[in-house]
Amino acid sequence: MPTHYQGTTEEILALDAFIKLNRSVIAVQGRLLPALQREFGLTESQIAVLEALKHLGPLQQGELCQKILRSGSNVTTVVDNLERDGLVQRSRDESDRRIQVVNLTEKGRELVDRALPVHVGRITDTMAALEPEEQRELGRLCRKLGRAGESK
Amino acid sequence: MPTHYQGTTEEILALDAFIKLNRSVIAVQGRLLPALQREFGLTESQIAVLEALKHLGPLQQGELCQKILRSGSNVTTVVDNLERDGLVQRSRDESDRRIQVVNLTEKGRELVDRALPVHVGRITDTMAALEPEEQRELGRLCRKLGRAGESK
DNA sequence: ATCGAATGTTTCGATGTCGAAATATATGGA
DNA sequence: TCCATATATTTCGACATCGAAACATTCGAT
Repeated sequence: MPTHYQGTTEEILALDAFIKLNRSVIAVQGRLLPALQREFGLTESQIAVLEALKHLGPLQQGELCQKILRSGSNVTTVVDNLERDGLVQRSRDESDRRIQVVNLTEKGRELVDRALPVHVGRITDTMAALEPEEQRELGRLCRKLGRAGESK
Repeated sequence: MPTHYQGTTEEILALDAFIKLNRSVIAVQGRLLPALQREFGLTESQIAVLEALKHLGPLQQGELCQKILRSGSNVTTVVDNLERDGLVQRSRDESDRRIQVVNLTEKGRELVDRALPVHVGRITDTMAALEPEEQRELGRLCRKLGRAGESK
């Protein structure tokens, strides 16, 4: 699994870490998402929205963008599909009619209450490949990397 | 940026690391991919294919699946678009006509030769948020995590 | 009070992504 | 030789994803 790329030592080190970072996410999600789809009919984005609503209550779509780190147009699509499936409900904010407030339906709440513990259990099992101290260190490094150039 | 999820200590630790891992990839790619698209008109999958062909020579589509970690149907789509843009060329293997061999065109080689150094430079800059020793450790942890349950 | 700028959302067109089914070809055994 | 099975790719339908443009609404300055 070498890098193949001819470059400086610095570039090879960076590229190697970058590739392993990306592959680890693909590998981990590849183990989680098919099960989530099969058992609960949910995609990654869908459970992210449902989880945010469960823990934070009704949210504006713009707030959902922040939470799930996706574009506005994407949130429109994901919420469209959740609404079609009866898991969430949109309502216009009365004091500012530009705003769509998204909330869980009873069906949505029931589903996320069932799915989330199972999903978190699988995440925990997967992450258990690393010792607790390694998980902490991975978290620290990822946080540092993600934060860098955040203000841009 | 806490987890909100109510669970065991083990679950909270795992979920926290998992979330930071995912977010770091989104953040890093969010800095790299718009520039790649703007300057060279390439997506992540497209440059992954071009890079594999540059370093490994002509490949069967099935081999490309392995290299870029995507499904067969996805590789068909990505190669379709690259072929339409004149960057790669397909040819049937004469001894086994099921196989499509994909190769760079001159235009494709010229583009990847131009784009790759710039892209790798940006990756290097981004990863420079971590010290060299931290990059090595991140690589080690991601590799360990990605490898777990690999055989399955 | 009005109008232009700002803000929140949707639409549109393109690409990526998957799994299942369909298609094309090859291979091995009867 | 012929056919069942295996392998490589494509097709299909669904969802995700983005950025730009359109749309709706609010807000501020005049």
